[in-house]
Amino acid sequence: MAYVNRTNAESGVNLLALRSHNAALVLDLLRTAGEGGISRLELAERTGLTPQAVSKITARLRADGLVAEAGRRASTGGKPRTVLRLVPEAGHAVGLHLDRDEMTVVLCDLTGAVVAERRVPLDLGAGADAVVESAAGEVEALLARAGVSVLGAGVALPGPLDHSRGVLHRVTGFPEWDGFPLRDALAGRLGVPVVVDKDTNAAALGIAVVGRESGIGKTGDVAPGPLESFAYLHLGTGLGAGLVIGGGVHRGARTGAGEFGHQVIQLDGPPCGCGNRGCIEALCLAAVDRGAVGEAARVLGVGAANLVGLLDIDLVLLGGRTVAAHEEAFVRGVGAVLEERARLEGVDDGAIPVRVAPGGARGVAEGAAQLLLAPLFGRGED
Amino acid sequence: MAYVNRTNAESGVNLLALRSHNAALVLDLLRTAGEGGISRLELAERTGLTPQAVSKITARLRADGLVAEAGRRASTGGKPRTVLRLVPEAGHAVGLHLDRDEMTVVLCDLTGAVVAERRVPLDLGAGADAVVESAAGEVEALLARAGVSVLGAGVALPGPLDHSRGVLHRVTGFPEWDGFPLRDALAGRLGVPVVVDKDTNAAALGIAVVGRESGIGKTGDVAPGPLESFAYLHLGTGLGAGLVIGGGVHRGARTGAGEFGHQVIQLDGPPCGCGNRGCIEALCLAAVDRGAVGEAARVLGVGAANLVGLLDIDLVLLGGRTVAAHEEAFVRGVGAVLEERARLEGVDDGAIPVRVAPGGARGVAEGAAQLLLAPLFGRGED
DNA sequence: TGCACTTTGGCAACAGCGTTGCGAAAGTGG
DNA sequence: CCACTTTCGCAACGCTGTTGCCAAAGTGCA
Repeated sequence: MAYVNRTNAESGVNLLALRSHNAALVLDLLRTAGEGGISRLELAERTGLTPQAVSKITARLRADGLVAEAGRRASTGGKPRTVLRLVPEAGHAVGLHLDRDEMTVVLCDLTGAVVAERRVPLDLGAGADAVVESAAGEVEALLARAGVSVLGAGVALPGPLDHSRGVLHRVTGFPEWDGFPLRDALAGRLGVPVVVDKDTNAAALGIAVVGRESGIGKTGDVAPGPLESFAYLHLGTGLGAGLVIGGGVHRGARTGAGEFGHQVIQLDGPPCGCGNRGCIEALCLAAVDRGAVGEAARVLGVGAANLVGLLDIDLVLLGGRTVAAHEEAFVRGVGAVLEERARLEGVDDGAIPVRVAPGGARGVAEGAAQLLLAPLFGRGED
Repeated sequence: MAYVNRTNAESGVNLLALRSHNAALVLDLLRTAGEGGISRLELAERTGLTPQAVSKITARLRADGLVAEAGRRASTGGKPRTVLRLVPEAGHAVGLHLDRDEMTVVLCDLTGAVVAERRVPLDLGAGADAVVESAAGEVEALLARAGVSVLGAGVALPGPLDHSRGVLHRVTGFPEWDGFPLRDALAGRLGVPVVVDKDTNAAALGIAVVGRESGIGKTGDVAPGPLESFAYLHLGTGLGAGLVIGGGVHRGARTGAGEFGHQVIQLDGPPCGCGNRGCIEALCLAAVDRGAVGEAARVLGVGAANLVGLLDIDLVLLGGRTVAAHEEAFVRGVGAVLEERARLEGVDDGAIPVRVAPGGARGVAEGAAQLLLAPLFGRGED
């Protein structure tokens, strides 16, 4: 269903926008329910709409082929509830992860599940045009084999960029990318809408939407379903963060939020590649280099504790190759710092949990696909 | 106009909610326009609604006494536009600032302007019941003199608390306040709705809504009107922050966001009263104590730069007694750090501006009143 | 087997939202 | 004085979610 465009300050809601919003909300609940499905009455309870309104909305969605009936629940003494389910094949999106040395392309269905995948070596230094051509070729090959058309393609890559305009600022170590209008270049080449974002934001979005993690509600209860707020900290060749606040990725005024690696946590500390001193990234990677993983985890933990204290989020997730190589040490070390901080502040409900991010190596590409899928479920740029 | 309550996950929008939203949006534009007013056609352009819809909405608002016609614009060749204006006297709210040694009570009209004020000494250590009684007495005296009824009272005070439940966690140095249900106690005593928040959040809300500051748009242009995103850093007897993201105060999952003073920026640094080491608050206040204001400003600047990098906000505002005593030194020192950081990161549009927060000593109380006024304009807990 | 009861969910009528078509009102300019 | 422009309200309309009602589809007891 077409989502209503929102220009600058136009936030008046007419009936069309209202319908889109409610339809997206219902679709989101259907998606979250997964294969188990959800009944009309449950949808009514969760949305606050009347059962009759839900019946009308789901009738439209069924007519559009996005939703189907799928069996019935057990009776509770009357007519059993009819279970509704999202039709996964009703839409697809491409997720493209351009890493420094590798390209991952995935094709995801409406539920976000990967239905096709391809991974090939990549040299980001080969130049923008060559990489765009190569990526477009891979995408087209994947689509041809799958035999489907797509809503569009999401692209995730390292380094600061302008999400709203789809223009790269720079890719560290590859100056030839400075200012490259990747979105328009790829959209022109593929002929479908393209959305560009940082790799950390894509990974965070994927986790926020698909949420293989258990959510933690406001009351402190562990609840299933999507996560409301968390930080995804990615430690690989560099250190960055994706922030999810209120169920959506926080990108900030100039879409540059998440500069976590260059948070200064040691005044006049050792110099960092960025020209500053005492950045978390420099301290953390130096500790890893000299084999002091515990110290690296402590440094990362101090940064995480700063972030948690500042934003009051629910959860910290760790990812990236360096974390993957020492999962237990990092989770334990970061967790210890958060527990100590919570103890000092006398927080009643205990420390914020720390876990390894789900998704693994494919998580960024899956999240990139969500850049196009998420808006269908009302999880776009609200 | 009654704003629709939102329970946990019920975010379905029905026609009543739609009407409330659009009415609040129009009211917000009228408030922002101030004494100059705004015409129906301008409202239509700004909201994206049709002129006829705006006419119907404003007709309802006029019937409710919230809006009035106020002259006409110059003609541009046809019938001149009728100017509409918010009626300030159509509603009032109380703002109560409980500081460690002083209580400030203000009565604000719909536009947020202070129409009555009272300031008296206060001893927070006198105990919760005595303070509530004293505060309620001051509020009642103010209301009796002004001869108006109010929408409710907003209360701002230092220290961490639970905004959603209106319960204090603790007030540093006054353990007898631990866990005190201030909202319910005061609401029961006054007989009007009460909302409780941290002093820094209240100050930030006041600035965000009334915005005597010039806003800075996404394009980098300086634009009038409310601010989209900024951090209010308050340096007094302690150090705290109020964060405004997307036009609203960010409180976080447990309404504890803004713990800025205890961000660690010096690993294994000097001990802080909180039990940790290297907190900004400890470093900054120690520097002030030994007369090194420049160093204090640099420390504050490093914290501010961390915050700006993490959240990508538009503006940093400084407030509090310590800042007020050395305004120029702090603005210059913090600004220098931000400029250096922006230069290192190669940000095109230059550094984030740093300014002294408007509002002065009364700012917190005014912001507290906005805890009740802002929801009328759609600036509540969206 | 039959009947009372419970629960689900669609049909139809309805109130209320913003939209569209149109005309009155209120200016400017020749 | 009249043609023209622009604003803005009235009336009809399409569409939203809501309400009242009833058929459908089960359970459970006699």
